[in-house]
Amino acid sequence: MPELPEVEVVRAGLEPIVTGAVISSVTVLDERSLRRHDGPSEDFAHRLVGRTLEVPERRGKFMWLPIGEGEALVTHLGMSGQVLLRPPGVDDKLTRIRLELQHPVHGQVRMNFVDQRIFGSMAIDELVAVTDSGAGAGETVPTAVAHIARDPLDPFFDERQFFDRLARRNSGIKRALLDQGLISGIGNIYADESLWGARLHYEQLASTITRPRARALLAEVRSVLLQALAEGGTSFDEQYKNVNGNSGYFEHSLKVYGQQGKPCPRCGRPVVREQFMNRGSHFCPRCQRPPKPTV
DNA sequence: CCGGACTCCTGGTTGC
DNA sequence: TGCAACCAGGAGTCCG
Repeated sequence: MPELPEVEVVRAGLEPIVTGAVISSVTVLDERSLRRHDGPSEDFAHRLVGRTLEVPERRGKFMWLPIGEGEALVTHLGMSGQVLLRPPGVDDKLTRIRLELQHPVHGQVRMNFVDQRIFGSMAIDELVAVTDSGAGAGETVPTAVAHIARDPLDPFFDERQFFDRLARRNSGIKRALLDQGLISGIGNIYADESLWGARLHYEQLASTITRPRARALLAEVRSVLLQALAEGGTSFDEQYKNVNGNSGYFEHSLKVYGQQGKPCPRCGRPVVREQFMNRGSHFCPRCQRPPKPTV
């Protein structure tokens, strides 16, 4: 569910409230949310209590809060995860993990990790040095994030490498956009929105896209992500909220995602939804022509 | 290398 | 109103 804009809204919302806060207690209400933590819930809680949270960071859809000593609390929201900041004592339905924080300025704060489907997770992970060409001195990511490519809003995103890899990829462009090892942060919504913007069909072979069109696609990706970010993310049900429990507004700006049957905002043809990769793909059959079948 | 199938899950919504 | 089927913003792994 939450893609780059939603995760960034959460990260940015956490930053002023949790940075510098000390973890005073940890309650694991559902161990399944620790699936990616290497150890039992007691270990998770023990290692967090007393630690001070540093500035939250993000790459793609992964977010982490460094806790000193080369470690970080890594959070992935999966399909339905939320991180909610509440006054002490306030509960949220479907809370799986609860952290009580003590902040020097904000006082007591409760952080509820809420996740309906439990595809999301929290884990303590080690930070390792980033080794790609853009890496600045001392830049680190959790080991669980090391295989994730930089996202297109990262100032060190390597465009040339991205285009070169696209040119060599013999798979459909949507599959490529969803590959977090190639470009991170894009999920089903923003893939469909970006492809519509670039007038590309989701099955167009990545390697057949010319460099100028690939550039235009990347520009669309960035434009869509930035607009969504500015509008607080996409919320079409209760499954996405910012840290205060409020919804984003990008739902109203969606051109094709979830718009099947409605007119394409560009040409008026009804938007089509097809099954692809076990999920919906939305596109305009006139603006986004499918590739010619290879004989 | 590539694509498809399958896994992890719950609960709100839809339809009979 | 009841209840089952359906649906969902992710991602890892395995198999052919």
